[in-house]
Amino acid sequence: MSDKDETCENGLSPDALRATTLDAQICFALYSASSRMTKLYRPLLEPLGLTYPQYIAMLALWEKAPRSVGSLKEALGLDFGTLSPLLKRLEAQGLVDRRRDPKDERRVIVDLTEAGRALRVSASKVPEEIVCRVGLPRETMVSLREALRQLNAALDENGAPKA
Amino acid sequence: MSDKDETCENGLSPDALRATTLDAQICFALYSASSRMTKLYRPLLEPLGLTYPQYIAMLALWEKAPRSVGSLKEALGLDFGTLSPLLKRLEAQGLVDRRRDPKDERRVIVDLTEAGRALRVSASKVPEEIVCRVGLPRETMVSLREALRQLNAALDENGAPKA
DNA sequence: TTAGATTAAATCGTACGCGATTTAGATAGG
DNA sequence: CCTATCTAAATCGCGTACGATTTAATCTAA
Repeated sequence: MSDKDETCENGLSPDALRATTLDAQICFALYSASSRMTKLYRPLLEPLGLTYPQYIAMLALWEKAPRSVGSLKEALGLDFGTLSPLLKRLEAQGLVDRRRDPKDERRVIVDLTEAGRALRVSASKVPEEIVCRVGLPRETMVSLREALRQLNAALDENGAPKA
Repeated sequence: MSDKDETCENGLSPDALRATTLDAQICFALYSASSRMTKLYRPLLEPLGLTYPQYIAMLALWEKAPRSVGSLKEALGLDFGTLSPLLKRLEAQGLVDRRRDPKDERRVIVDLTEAGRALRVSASKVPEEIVCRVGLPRETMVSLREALRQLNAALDENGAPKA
């Protein structure tokens, strides 16, 4: 545990006390913004037959395939308990296939099918449409990204190890 | 549809094209940060017998009770389909009670029980502990809140109406 | 007033999301 | 070897999440 933990136990500074509400605001704003962004994706992803988690799994696979389920778990921060059925659905849709790694039979290797690779073309129109629908100026987007990057980095280091 | 929609249909500016990756980064960072924050709350809320969505429902009730299910729906941005069973679980735990509004029998009024009000005391320690565990300096938290506020405002106005 | 529309909430079906357990394959130490 | 441990993934149970449908109550206009 870092030295920051020490200042937690005892008396809160006025700043920390004021931060109490701040925290609630941030956490709820985060929770709210995240689920609303997911809702914004829904109508764009539905024609592709994908949910948002399935979409980010496909993004990871378009980036690099074949790859193991564990590698997707690390990349997406999702549990095996979430990924296993999700990948099974993608397989049922004919977008990926799954097979045991002959080198290590514990591993499962996920790869894109021809249909999975083909889907990338229609999916490529999604992000620009999202940026457009959000309608925020570029500087705002950049500073949001920066703030989120710092938060995720802090979560890496402190409380929330890995995924 | 606002006038911003027009600029979407036709040619993308270089900025918009560059924003494509930015969007993916922001959406995933948002998604990731939100679920990791929820994980950060989990060990603190477990002793209280609450999940994170149950916790924000209690926060809303500590703020104002009694109130209708619809009022919670608006405040939390959650669906009736999510809230109904969630509130039923809070009722089963003896933290709230639910009854029909005599003035309008369609409405259901949720109110805190004595146990529900009492829980506020132990819950009050949670936010400061979260701020501590995240370990970000106050200015970073403030700019994050500001960026999220702008995003949520944009989602109110554009794509994501209400909840 | 009464049929039709609107509204509040519940219910249903499907898909996450994750902790805990299980299964099966790899690895290490004796 | 052979057992103990570790690891990758699947499975299970419970609790969100939400679109779609249903139910019941209110409102509205002819």
